[in-house]
Amino acid sequence: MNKESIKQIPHKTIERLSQYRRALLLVSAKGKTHIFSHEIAEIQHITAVQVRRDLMLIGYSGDLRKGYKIQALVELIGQIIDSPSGQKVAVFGLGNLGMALTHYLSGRRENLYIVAAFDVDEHKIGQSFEGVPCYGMEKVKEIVARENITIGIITVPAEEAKATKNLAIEAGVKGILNYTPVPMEVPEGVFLEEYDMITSLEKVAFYVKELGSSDLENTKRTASK
Amino acid sequence: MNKESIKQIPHKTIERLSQYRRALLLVSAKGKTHIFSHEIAEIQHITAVQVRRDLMLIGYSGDLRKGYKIQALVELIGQIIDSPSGQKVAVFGLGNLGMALTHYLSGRRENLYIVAAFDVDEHKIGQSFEGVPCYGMEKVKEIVARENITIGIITVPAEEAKATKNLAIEAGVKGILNYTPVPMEVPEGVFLEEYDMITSLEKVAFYVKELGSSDLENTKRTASK
DNA sequence: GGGTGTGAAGCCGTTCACAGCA
DNA sequence: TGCTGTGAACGGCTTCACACCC
Repeated sequence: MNKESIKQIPHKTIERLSQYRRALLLVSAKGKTHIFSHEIAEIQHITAVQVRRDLMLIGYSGDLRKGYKIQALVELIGQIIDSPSGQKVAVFGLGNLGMALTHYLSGRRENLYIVAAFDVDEHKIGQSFEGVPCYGMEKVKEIVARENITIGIITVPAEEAKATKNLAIEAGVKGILNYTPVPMEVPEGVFLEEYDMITSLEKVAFYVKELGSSDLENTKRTASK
Repeated sequence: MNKESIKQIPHKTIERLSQYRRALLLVSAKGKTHIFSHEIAEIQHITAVQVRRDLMLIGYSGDLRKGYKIQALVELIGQIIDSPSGQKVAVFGLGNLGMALTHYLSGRRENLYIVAAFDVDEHKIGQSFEGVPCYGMEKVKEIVARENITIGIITVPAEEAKATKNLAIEAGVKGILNYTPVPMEVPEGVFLEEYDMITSLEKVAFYVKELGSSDLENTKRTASK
């Protein structure tokens, strides 16, 4: 599992590794030390082959008798997806969604720290939420640089989306998680991940309609992409 | 564009149609009546071929001179993805995320109506948020049936995820949007869409790390999937 | 027998390349 | 010339099928 081969890991596998790890930590907490591919598969509602494929890609070998060693696997996944020193995250836009994310993510992930939030609301600026201080937008450059923030989660209103993204990137952010319905573009060297809740909801609505009007088999989609 | 051919439309295309429609409504509001595939592509940051493919799949033909007629295209997309009489949605779990979604979605989409929220918090039950009444969990069956709710958005804590999903489906919900980190399984005839924010964030973190340690070109991923 | 590991095949969605048209 | 529409090639991911091993 050298530098080069890590880069070859498909996006989808990276996503599943993140999920495997959390699942493994849960079963590990119950005292289990080993696990079979089909057990992981069952938890994730995917196939055992898929699990073995993913583990093959990260170069982990299981034991034929007992399956995979949970502890070692968790550590290996960590070596692949975590940064050794962790990464800092800022939330841009402390509306309901920004607040939800702050609440949901802060203090939970070992290696990802939400260290700042930015908003335009005078009532929020200067306050702390879940231990995360909120600053005005004019402080972005200063705080991002000082804290060495590498990831920005954007939850501002659509009208502000593009400007906020530009501000974040100019300040030095290298990864953008865009929860705005506005499609973005980023310069080379910056990673962009987008998720649009309205699209998801409309998609569910579409398939509910279609399922209702026929005997089309059920389908499962997991997103994150 | 008959019944059967609609079902063949790929998931990804359905997602993009939802996005095209919103983009088209925006440019339409500016007085534009026609649009070229490359213009749509530019807004969405995708390729013009992709746009034409999607429109080909829904059987819409443009004009070689002027491109696509915006009004007609919006209507066609509506015919495909909307239910004629609309669909009703309930939010399960009125925490920050549930509140954000309620706020974000209520009254916005023409054909999707958030008509109820469910929570266990005594302080929220009986209240209305954004005009959406909040009920206790024991009312799920009654309200879903009475209001004919077909879609459930699940934002409860992980521990409650599975039970809430089962409750919703037993009550008659036909589509689940799962924002819980717990992978779900649904019976045939129910559509499931899942999105896990932690996975997305860890994925961004991973690629930021990788980009930082090399000259790997930037990548764009859009999710909903 | 019941696991793992993996080449090969299959599937799905995107992109290429180009024909056709005003 | 500049656009649309589309067969064909391509690429990425998943699944099949099976070798191998305790």
